[in-house]
Amino acid sequence: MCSAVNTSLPFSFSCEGLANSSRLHGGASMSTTHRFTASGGFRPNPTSQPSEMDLAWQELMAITELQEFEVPNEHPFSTAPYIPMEPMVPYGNFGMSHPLTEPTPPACEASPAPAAFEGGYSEVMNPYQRLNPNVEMHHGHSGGQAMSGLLPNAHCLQPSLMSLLDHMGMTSTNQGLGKETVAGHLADDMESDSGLSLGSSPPLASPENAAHAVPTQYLPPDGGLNNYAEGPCIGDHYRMRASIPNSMDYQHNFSSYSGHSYFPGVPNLPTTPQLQIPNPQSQQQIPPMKPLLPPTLSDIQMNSAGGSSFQNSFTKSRAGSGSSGPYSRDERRALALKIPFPLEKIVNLPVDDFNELLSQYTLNDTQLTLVRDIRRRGKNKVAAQNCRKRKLENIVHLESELGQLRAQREHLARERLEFQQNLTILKCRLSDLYAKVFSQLRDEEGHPYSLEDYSLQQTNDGSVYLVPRNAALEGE
DNA sequence: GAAACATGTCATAAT
DNA sequence: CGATTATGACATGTT
Repeated sequence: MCSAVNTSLPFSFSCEGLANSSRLHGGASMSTTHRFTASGGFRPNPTSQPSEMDLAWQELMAITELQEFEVPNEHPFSTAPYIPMEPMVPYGNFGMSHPLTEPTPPACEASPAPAAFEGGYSEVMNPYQRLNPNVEMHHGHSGGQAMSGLLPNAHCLQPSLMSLLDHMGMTSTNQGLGKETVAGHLADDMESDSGLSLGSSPPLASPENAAHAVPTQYLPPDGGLNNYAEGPCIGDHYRMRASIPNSMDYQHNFSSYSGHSYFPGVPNLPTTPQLQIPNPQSQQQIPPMKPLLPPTLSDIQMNSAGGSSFQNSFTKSRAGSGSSGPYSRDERRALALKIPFPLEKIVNLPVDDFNELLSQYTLNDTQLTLVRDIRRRGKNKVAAQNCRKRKLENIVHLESELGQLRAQREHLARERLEFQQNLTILKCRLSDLYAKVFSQLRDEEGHPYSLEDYSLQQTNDGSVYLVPRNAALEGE
């Protein structure tokens, strides 16, 4: 990079920063011998303001250190994952930790530096373009004027270089946490639907017809189930209430039929909207744990308005949604077949207890088939309810996540803009400081270096050289 | 009457 | 292997 340098002696600025890796070397082209000595061959003009120079140099060194941050990542915004895990330091935190004693010049426009950095910061024109982080960006080109023109408000901010460095260090750290993918995904707004199926299809034979069919229609396809032993275990009829599996969070096991149950002993759950529906059986008050035998469907039918009028009443009183009225299809079927135990038990009892319950009664094949179908449908109904509830909750959760991701994206965008602004300020400041340092340089004969003839270049180790422009061009 | 919605049911796969 | 559960698809009723 500094091929044009044939002489490099560290300056002896009384600057602590100089003791570090950054050293400023007087440099000359191959053909030009500008040898600078540490003792004074190349030192600030003693007639100038030394303290100002020192401070300027301090800031310059700080910025040259900053360049090391930029080197590894040529595309700090386009490729680096960018996850801020904590709020970015506000702008105001960039206050001068090393206040300049200099009369703060208009940071860019007053600087003579542009001649030494011509073209250096053209990439800043578009903050989303490649921000050339290489050291070369500071050398041999002029960017100060462009900078000041591009960023008219940049000079209004005088960030502390050190704090800014800290800040950028933090930001740099935050860049590596893999959020780029999130941002990429955020480009898509995740507008997918719920997946709920509301489609229709050609009508199929409705099983509802079976409800009004004669019991013989329930002949089991397997020719009928086996005989169950007729040993009534009355005491077991209600014992399963406490042992019914309740593994499903959304499950309201007893709501399916309890709200409009044949059996008022079943507690009506408040979640059942059908509670408000007139229930012809609601007047029955049977202690849930008392009866030797649960009221049978036949009993219900006997206690109801009775017979066909009873069925007519409930078939027309299904004011609720769907088939969740006072009497469901299966309830009517069970009623028609005189199933001697409640549907709640049919559905909710564990299989062993269910079989035991069946064993207590002598049921024909039609009844057995219906009971098993009722059990299957009842369980599936609960499963469907749970499934739908889960689906809705997933939708809610995903929407919530989407909102959080959008908020995060906005936050990242703000931080990115802030970072770019800070970077721009830094570059502007760097340009200014370079110009200030450059203006102080004198050769061995005490002559100032012409900004038109020399530029500053820095090596990877932080050393800064004066490089003749023609040599710099040749180096490229 | 159409659309949206809710619920039950079936078929099927998974557990 | 049967019972249970999960879920998509469909049917049906309600708003």
